[in-house]
Amino acid sequence: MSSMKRSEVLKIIGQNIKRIRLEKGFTQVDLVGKIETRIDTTNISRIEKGRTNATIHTLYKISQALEVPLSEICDVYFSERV
Amino acid sequence: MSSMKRSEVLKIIGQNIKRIRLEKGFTQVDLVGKIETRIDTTNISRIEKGRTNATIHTLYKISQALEVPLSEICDVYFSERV
DNA sequence: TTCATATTTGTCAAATATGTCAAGTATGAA
DNA sequence: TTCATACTTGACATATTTGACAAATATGAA
Repeated sequence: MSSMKRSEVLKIIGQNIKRIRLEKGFTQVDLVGKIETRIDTTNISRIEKGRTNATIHTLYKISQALEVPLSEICDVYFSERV
Repeated sequence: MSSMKRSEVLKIIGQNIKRIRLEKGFTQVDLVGKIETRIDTTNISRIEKGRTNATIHTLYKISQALEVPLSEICDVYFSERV
């Protein structure tokens, strides 16, 4: 199990979120609307682009809006073994 | 899929880390020694106790030291359905 | 008890995540 | 083309994580 750089981890997390979001047919605005506590498209965009090292609670809120387990967003296991 | 409070999410993440760490027979000091980039027992303790909302990269580093997938640490799915 | 090890907690400074707003870019429809 | 929608990016202020260190608190062994 080799370690990835921070930027690689963030990029994969972001790709996971964007992929799931598009699969479900949601826009970023849709997500914001589904999340109880505050979050906005600026932050979602930054996370999807891997520009920010999100906190686990922010990712949890996104996972709730996407209706998937948090662990699915955090799946970087196989990617890191490539 | 009901939402959990921030404090609940953090608590479960912390419990996951501590449980895996003890299962593997590691001390917090062991973890620090296994992580390439800097981290210390102060932060690990705070995360295990659910006192801090860790960033995903910090959790990734911990998962590497624990030799488990990041998604295993982030497994709050079943917990939240209780 | 003493001693060693492990963990927790407090404080501090530095770095950075987040929310907000504005502006810019991209895409497609009419 | 214009227009609407969606996304990105920059700047800023605020809040919080993180790393560092010290001190306090377990915990168990001898």
